[in-house]
Order: sequence, then structure tokens, then C-alpha cells
Amino acid sequence: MEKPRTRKVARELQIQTIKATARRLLDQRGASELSLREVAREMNQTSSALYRYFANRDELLTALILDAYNDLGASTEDAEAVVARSNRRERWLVATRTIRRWALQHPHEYALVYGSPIPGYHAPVETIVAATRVTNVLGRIINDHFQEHPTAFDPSSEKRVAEFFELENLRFFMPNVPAEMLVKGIGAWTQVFGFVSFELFGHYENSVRDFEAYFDEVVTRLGHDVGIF
Amino acid sequence: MEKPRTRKVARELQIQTIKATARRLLDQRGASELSLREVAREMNQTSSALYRYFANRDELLTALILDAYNDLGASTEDAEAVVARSNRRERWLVATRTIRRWALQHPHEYALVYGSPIPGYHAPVETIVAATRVTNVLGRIINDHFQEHPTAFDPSSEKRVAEFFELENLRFFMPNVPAEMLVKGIGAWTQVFGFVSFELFGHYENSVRDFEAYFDEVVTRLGHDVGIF
DNA sequence: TGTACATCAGTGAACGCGCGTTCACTGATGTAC
DNA sequence: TGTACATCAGTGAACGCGCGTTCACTGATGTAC
Repeated sequence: MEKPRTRKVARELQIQTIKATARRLLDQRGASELSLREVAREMNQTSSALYRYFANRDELLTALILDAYNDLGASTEDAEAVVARSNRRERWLVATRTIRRWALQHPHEYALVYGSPIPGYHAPVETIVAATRVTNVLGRIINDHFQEHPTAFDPSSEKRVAEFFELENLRFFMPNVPAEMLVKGIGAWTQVFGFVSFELFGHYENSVRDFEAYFDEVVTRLGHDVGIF
Repeated sequence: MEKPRTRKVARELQIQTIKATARRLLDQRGASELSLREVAREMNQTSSALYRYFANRDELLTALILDAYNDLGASTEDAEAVVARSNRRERWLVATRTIRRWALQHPHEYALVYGSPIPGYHAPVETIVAATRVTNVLGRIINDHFQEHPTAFDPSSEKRVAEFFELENLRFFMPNVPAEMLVKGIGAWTQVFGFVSFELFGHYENSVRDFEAYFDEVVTRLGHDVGIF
């Protein structure tokens, strides 16, 4: 009994158009500057029409944040999935480079999710799942290594690390990684995004000349540090 | 011929009051939400009165950015200056902890300078100097170590690093640090601010339980990494 | 030291603007019988 | 298959709001002679 349902399709399409337009505007101005009226104007529609699709401005923003996390996550997953599973070095390099490139290509979407929190806005739970996707790609590479080269957990460092980490959460997607390496792994994750933020937000301006080369240098070191190279 | 110049004094005081009020509002809402009218209202003044002190909103923002960099810089300098010069370990720990604590105490000022760039706003040159102060504290600690334990510069790694770093700039305040360690030093700097941003912006929410302990863990590792412990 | 004038801080009204959101409506598209 | 009704997308006017900035002004504070 499935009818063409052109209305449902049209609706979905319209939602996509709105988000795409908003994203385009986002890449010109910033996140806090995004206005429903401008999105509507850009689409040659009345601003009130948008309320058929999003209850208010916050809901649009939430959708954009979700999309940003998912887009970054999917890009990284896809790029990394192409590499042979056993080639951990390449998987790590590809994954981290994809993160950086995505950020450079979508600077305002990156800032939307990794920059200053939007004042007054509080992210709903759904975004947390989406946010985890990129991180999981990196975590899985590390875990795969230790799955193939099992390493005993040192009880004393397990205990020590459990005091400042949410060990159960981390072990949920990195069950084979010893505590010591979890510390380094979270450090590497921080470093990658710290780098990208510093590059994007202009803090490397007087110290780095070739960002691409330096990034490769950094992530290569991180790969060693984390024990997978 | 120096008169009391109460007018000049009053003016200076008024500028400070305006900035303090703006800072207070900043810590409630965010940077982009800051409005001249609200600052004036908060001071029981007309908004037009503020134009005696700042030509426009951007100028107020610039002043706040400058103050933030300088305040963070001065705090770090002061805290670190108390430690015996030869005690590099303690200097490093004190300096990095001061950075984190300052950020926690002034989250919106931190976001103002290390978060997403404000759309449409372009920082004037003066801010660059102010921005360098914190970084220099860290750099000086590393340099002091290598000044006391001189290490020959390996020509091949010098050459390699010069390809992606602005070596001359970095050597200006770290003249004794070999290229290899400059890479690690900039990495450590990135890591410290990456950590603070992740903590403040909520990205560690599901992995870190005790931020203070984990931070100490991280900066201790960085101290070793950078060769000064 | 006293007076005349210049400088400056702050006022209050006004400008034009763009915003988010609501509401009663029109007309097209889908659904049920 | 054809008709009557329900659903939905989009319109256009209107709301109340707070914003940055300008301007002619008043009154107090400083300066020069």
C-alpha cells in the first residue's frame, strides 16, 4: 500500500535545503549570527514558513550540530574503512588527516561543535552519540592493535588510572587497551583536536609555516606514542 | 607642574569600571551576546555615555581580548616567578596549572581568546604581543633547561624542522632548544590548551572523572617528553 | 586669587535595523468512501 | 473513478524587542590670564 508519498519526500527535501542553506550562511558568518529570517530570505521564502520544519531557532542549531558531528564522523569512518585492517599506521594517518581536512573544509561547522559553546544553548543527548563517532574511529585503531598484540593489564596502573578516568566507559569501545595506553590515547585525541583548533583559530600563526607537514609530524609521533606504529 | 588631574584619573577609573562590568556580563552570557546597552544599563548610565570611552563595540571587545591575554599572561608569569629558577619541574607544573585554573575561573574570557574566533572581528596587532606572554613562560622554562644542559643542534633535524616551523621566530625566545625539542615543546603547548578547551567545552564529559588529577598526569608526562624533568 | 572661556562627561530622544515568533489566511495536495 | 473533506505548505502582516550609533544639549570640571 506504499503510495508515492510525494509530500513526505518533498518535506524531507525541504528540510535538507534549509539545513544546507543554513550551513552555507554559517560558513560566511558565525554560529551565533545565524538567523532564521536570513535562511528564509536566502531560499526566497517567508520566515514563518520555516516554522513548518523547525519549531524554533534552537532546533535548527541542534540539527546543524548533529549533522556536523555525523558528517565528520562519517567522513572519518569512510576514509579509514578503505585501508587494510592490518595496516594500523595508515589507518591512523588517514583518520587523523581526514579530521583535519574536514575541519579546514568546514571551519564554521567545526567551530560550532569544537569551539566555544553557544551561550544559552544546551545540547540534547542525541548529539552525544553523534559526537562519539570520530573518537571511536581513533579508539578502534588503537584497540585493534592491542587485540592483535595482547598486553596484560598492570593492576597497579589500572587502579591509578581508574581514579581519574571513567574506565568502564572507555573500555566499552577499547576493551583490550591497557590503562597506560588509554592515557596516551586520550592524550593523542586531545592533541589532534588541539592542533586543528590552534591552526583554525590562528594560534600557530607565528610558529608554524607548513601546517600539513607539521600535522603529519605530530600524528606520526602520536602513532608511536600510542604504541600502534 | 603636575596637577592632581582628577579628570584623567576619573577617566581611567571609568574605563576600568566599564571593562569590569563587561567582563561580568561576559561571564554570564557569551562573547557575541555582549551589548553596549546592557553594560551601560548595568552601570546606571546611558548607552551613549560609553561612547566617550570606546568608539564602538569592537573597540570594547578588543580591550577585553587584550585584557584577557594579559591577565592570563601575568597570572602565569607571577605564579611561575615565585619558584626557584633551578626547579624546572615545579616551574612547569605551576605554570601549566595556573593556565588551567585561570581558564576555569574565567571561562568566557578563555573562550573569547581560545574559542571560536568572533565572526567579523579581526584582532589588531597589539593583541599578538599580549597573546605571546603565556606561551613565553612555558618556552622559557624549556629554554632554561637547555641553557644549563647545552645540547648540540643536529643539522639534519634542524633542516627538516625548518621546513614546517618558523624557526627564527621560535628561536627568538628559545635560542638554546634543539629543533627536535621545539617540536615537542609546541606539541606540549598545544596539548595543554587542547586539554583546557576540551575540559571547558565539555568534550571530556564521558571519559574523565577527576580533571585535576588527569591534568597533573598529562603535564607531568609533557614535562618528561619535553626533556626538562 | 578671581574671572572668562574651553574642555569634557553624561543625558535623553531619536534613527533605522533585523530579529524570533504568532496568527489568520489561501490554495494545493492527499485520503476515504 | 469521482467527489467531499482533511491535511499540509507557504503567505503576509503584525507583535514587541533590543541593538549600535548619532546628535544637540546641559552642567560640571579644568585652564589661562
